[in-house]
Amino acid sequence: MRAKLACQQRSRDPPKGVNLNAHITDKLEDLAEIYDKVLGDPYKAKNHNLAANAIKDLPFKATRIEQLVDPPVIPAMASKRSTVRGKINEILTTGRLQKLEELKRNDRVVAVRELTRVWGVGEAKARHLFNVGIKTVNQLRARQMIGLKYFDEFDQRMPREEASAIAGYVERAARRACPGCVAVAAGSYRRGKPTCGDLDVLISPTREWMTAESCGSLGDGRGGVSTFKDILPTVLAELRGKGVLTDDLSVGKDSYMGLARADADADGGGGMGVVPVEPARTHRRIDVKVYAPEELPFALLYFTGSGYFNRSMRYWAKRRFGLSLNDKGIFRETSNAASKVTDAEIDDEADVFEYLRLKYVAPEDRSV
DNA sequence: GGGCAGTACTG
DNA sequence: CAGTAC
DNA sequence: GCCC
Repeated sequence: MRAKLACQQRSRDPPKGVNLNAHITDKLEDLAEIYDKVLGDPYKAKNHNLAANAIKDLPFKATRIEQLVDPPVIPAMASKRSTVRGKINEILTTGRLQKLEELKRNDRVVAVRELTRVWGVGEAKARHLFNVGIKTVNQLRARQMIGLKYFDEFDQRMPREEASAIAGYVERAARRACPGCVAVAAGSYRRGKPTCGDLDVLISPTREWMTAESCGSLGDGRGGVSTFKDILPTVLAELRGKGVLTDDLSVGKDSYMGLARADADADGGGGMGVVPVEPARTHRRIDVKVYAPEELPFALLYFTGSGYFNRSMRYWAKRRFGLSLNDKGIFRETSNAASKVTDAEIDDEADVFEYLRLKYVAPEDRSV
């Protein structure tokens, strides 16, 4: 009964001829690859490949589905309900495969497919890369080169004065883009640490600005951008122009990660006299994020940390109230934006503590 | 509806 | 343990 | 996606 086992067969005689049916098999293989590497369905992929491989070996060019089913190239093809057979039929009759074309039009599919070609990058990692804005191998390469280029600089912490200087640039750019907005440095800086590993700057317009934004120009009519989504790009453009931002790691709709350097003319502290020595400051990791005013208290809490402090607070919220806390608000269900809790008036961090029946803890005391 | 090969390495 | 490669 |  082992006679039919593939491991008991000799490979076919014509070891391999030319594939006369590339018009069919190319599409099937493309689809299989997408099923496997993008959609996480290796068995579906396997079956498409099975059909493709069988068809490749045919000694003639197929033009009608009958040629493939009367003695079926693979057993499944004998069935009228075989979906692979349906797909092949579509290719034969229309010359196209809609399902495939549709998938190939999808951004995520294209990106994940390209990224998984890198050794060590599988479906999960590729999906993650896509989620952080890395869609091509070149973007991945660029990021890694930045990681290596600044390897030594990245594990130096910056004095808080330097963090303050960089944050000052961001704040001035933000104020120009969005008059009246707040721009605060969170993270360990806000916790009052003497040195910081990186810098998180949160930008948030005022409620007034949010309602006035649709009017296009406000106040004196200069400066200011027209809509919320223009804030981040405008701020980034100015910071790049000033040479404050030197490299981008990821640039999203309202979240930026990159490298910043306090301006060279601010002098590295060499003192007076000679010292024309290149004062170029160390490159620092910086994140800039834009939040709507009602989200700011949550974002501040989240990005001020510490990580441990956050986890303990979220743990309490969940255990005591069954609530989920993130950088945008309090939710009844994790990762369900629609379940946002709106009954409380949360204007600042203290309100969040109060809502959760916790005593307020000042930023300087959150380095637990 | 569950199985579809099994193992080794990495972090 | 999840993810990846083979 | 196919097979039991």
